[in-house]
Amino acid sequence: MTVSEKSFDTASKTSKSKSNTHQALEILRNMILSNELASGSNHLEKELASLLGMSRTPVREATLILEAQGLVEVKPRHGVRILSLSSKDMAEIYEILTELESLSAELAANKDLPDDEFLIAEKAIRDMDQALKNEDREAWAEADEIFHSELVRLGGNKRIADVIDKYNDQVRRVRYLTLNLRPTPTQSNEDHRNVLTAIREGKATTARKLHTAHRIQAKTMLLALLDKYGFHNI
Amino acid sequence: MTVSEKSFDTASKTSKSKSNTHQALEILRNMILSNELASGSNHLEKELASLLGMSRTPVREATLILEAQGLVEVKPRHGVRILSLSSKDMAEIYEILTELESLSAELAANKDLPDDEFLIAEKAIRDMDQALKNEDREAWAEADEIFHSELVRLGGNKRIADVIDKYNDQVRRVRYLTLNLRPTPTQSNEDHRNVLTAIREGKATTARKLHTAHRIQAKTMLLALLDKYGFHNI
DNA sequence: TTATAAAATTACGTATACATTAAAAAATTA
DNA sequence: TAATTTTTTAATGTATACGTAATTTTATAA
Repeated sequence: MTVSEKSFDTASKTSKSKSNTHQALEILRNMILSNELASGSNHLEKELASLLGMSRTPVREATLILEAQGLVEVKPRHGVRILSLSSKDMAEIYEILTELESLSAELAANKDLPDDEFLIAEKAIRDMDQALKNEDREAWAEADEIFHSELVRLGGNKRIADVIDKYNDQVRRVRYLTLNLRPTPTQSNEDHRNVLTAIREGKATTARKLHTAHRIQAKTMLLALLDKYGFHNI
Repeated sequence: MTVSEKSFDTASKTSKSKSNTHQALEILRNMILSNELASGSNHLEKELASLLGMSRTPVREATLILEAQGLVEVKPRHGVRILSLSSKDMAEIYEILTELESLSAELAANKDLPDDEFLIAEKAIRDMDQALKNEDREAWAEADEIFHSELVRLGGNKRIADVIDKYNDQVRRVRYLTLNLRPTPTQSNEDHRNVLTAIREGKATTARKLHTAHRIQAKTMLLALLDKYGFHNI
């Protein structure tokens, strides 16, 4: 590794230099999630290759992986299409997230976990409180995501985490867009606290029901917002 | 297209000629599900390329997609490893299948579906009865799979179907292996009938609970079999 | 022999060449 | 003009070449 490569590598992210394919995957994924590559837009392989400064081969491989992950659709001669989501798509995804997170809450409650397993979730709750006080919605959203992913981690099923990560990727854009349109998430903080308490107390059914209610509420709110602001494909 | 190519194409499957990448994907997937490519085995790109009669490029693309689908792991310089499953993996997967199929049963029950929507599921139930009489377990398994996928279809959430298809692919091998080791699935047929009745009558909670119980029973039985016969990685 | 170092091998990652064929543009005809 | 055909363009799918680096083999030293 040359010095310049090394410094670039350090500057970027991890210390191990990944293949161009995996770099392309990571960069494109980030550009999609941040809407730098707008949903609904099409991009030819050549365009992406020159954007990323590499040949078509690794770009092509990255787009095939992104397609398998549900973020794009590869349409020969029309380029790679960044997938957009309808309200129906959102509803489908939220149905899955609700179900698998709620199951995770139940599983976690049945485990009699030691106190130190809850540290991150508790911090996330505190951060959400603080973020509400500061009226900092980005900080709130970040802590909210940490709380939800902790819930899944505590459930202990890695594949549930995989599925949820995949669908969270697909809706992150939408969630971000509505972050400042939605009402203050005061109730959410209360909900989270109650779910975590139920888990700590081993009340599996309660934990599950509380979390399901929490998620259904979030879904209803989001779909109403999309409708209200006329976002039909996002 | 030459005459020989055309006849090969006709003989093979669909009439539209797919790309080599997608052919490779389909063939490799089938070879994995049927255990022709044994779980745990490793295969170099070159080997697969000559097996499939194409260059490394489309084979490589296919393996990257298979990796994203969770069937293989690409390990540079060690080849593509066909993933095997531990009991823990099986338990994780069954947890997801149980949850999402049960949710589908609930959703279907809430839909007040017309009678003709149940034709395929009903036929599957009859076929399972017949297969039991004939002591034909392969026929039973086929009808069983149709019933389960119908349940998900009736629920109406396409993404649930995607997730379930993905994990069914991963456990199909195991299910097939234990097909003739398990007790006669008499109770299963009864369970299916009850779930379908509950759905038709709009009893969502009942449908859900019945199906969950059915699935948990199947999971317990399968894990016990794996343990009894010493299948720790399959 | 066992451990280490040097050399050889080879699988992979990537760029590139090129045939194919869909799409677009131009030309022709009605 | 509108419809059809022909020509051109260019995006893709695939094979191949080749540098790189991991692995294996061989050689050397302890």
